[in-house]
Amino acid sequence: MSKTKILYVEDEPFLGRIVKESLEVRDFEVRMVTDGKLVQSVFEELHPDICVLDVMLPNKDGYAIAQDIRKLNATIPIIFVTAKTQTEDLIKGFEVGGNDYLRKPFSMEELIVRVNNLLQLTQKLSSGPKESIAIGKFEFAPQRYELRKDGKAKKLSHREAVLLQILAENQNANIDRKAMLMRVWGDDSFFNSRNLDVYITKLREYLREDSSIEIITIKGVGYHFAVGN
Amino acid sequence: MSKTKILYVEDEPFLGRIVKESLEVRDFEVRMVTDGKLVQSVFEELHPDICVLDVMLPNKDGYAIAQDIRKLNATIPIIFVTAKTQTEDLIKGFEVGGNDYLRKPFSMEELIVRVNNLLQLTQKLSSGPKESIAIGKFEFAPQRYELRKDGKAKKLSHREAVLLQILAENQNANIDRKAMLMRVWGDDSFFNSRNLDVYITKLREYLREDSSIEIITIKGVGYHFAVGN
DNA sequence: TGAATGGAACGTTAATTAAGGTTAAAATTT
DNA sequence: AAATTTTAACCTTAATTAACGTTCCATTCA
Repeated sequence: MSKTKILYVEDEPFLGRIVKESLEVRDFEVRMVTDGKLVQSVFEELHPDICVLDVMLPNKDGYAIAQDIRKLNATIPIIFVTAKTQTEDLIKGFEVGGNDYLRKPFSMEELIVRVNNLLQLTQKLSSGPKESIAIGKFEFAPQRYELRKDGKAKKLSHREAVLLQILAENQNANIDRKAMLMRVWGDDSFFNSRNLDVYITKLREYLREDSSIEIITIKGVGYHFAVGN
Repeated sequence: MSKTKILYVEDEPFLGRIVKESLEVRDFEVRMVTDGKLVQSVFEELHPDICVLDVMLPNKDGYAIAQDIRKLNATIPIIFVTAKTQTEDLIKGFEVGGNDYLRKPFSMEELIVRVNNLLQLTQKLSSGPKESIAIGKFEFAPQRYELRKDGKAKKLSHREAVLLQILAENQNANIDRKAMLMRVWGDDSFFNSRNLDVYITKLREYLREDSSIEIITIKGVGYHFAVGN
């Protein structure tokens, strides 16, 4: 199995290096980003398993970054690491979608323990190995572009598969339309926006067999992939 | 919907009472246990949704209690609350199956935020039957944007659904108009205020089938969602 | 005191605008 | 050629804006 990937956003180079190296010693793959503006693109390229965010950054603060990340992925664990000790700051951290909040100075041991704890908590929900994702009565193998049900397998095209993966990763959560466009087509022009419509129609068609699944439109926002049981 | 149940183990009566009451104010159902030996039986009787454990207790310490609980339930969230500030103590807390560790003195706000965070994290993983809220003779499935009655389902739009959820969460209580505007539209400008009127009208229309339900205007304040039975 | 009056707050309905859905054909790619 | 992707035309629905109606309350003045 490949290493667990951590996206680490920190502008302080000295601290950043220590933390990065300490995590790497524990066999994590760490990608450190110092500029908040770059986080989105790195996130999309890396597909990390967990994010560790410093709050106070020059351009874009950690809270804003967390909100951006949440639009791309509703479930990935986010830990804030910050010198801000006020309870209000902590509350804000959880409000914007954070899952833990660690005050500086912290011990590396504590960070590692908390990272592992969150990974464990969320691993159970992400149904473990990403080989195949459960979608209601379907099973989706993203790397094979295959949607299975009752033994029958349907091959998906590239765009279909990427789009379905985004939905599958964010079951029962709101997904930002722009984020979807960016991830599938790389930009959100008018034509690609129509294009997204086309592919949503196709996926609805494929998923129609299971009535407990529904791609709900949220006008002006995006979609909500409702999956019952 | 029934309240979220917290099993709270604490031997210090003064602190215990404050914490218990603060949690109860937030609408949690709290069962406080002072003797570690009693935890198992209370746990089995109560079936709590989350456990908050003090570590230092006279007979049996919090770590041992956590291990007992883990034998009964592998996934229920456990938060330690303790005066022990050493990293080793924290590590031990996670080792025995804890999911968060809060050092005393802590703010109630922080405890509540962390409790809610864990509940949310584990709710997703247990993927349990996503709630549906009863509204008189209707049943409302917020995540499906669906309002059901006698088998018939009516699809709601995003705004309609969010608004109805606010009402449903506050049945038979006064709801502040401004708060509703902020939650649905994010601001309370004049136009959105007219907008709220429009959507209230729509919901009244949908809910007309059940005459025991009424959205009552409280001028200058907001609404009162009266639901009989 | 109490009926008239005016205005603020909310309700209703309809029109408009914006967003998205569907389908099919054209253009690519394989 | 077959499959996939993009473009395009047309359709449907949600959300907003607008116009006008109603209710309630406060103030005034007979």
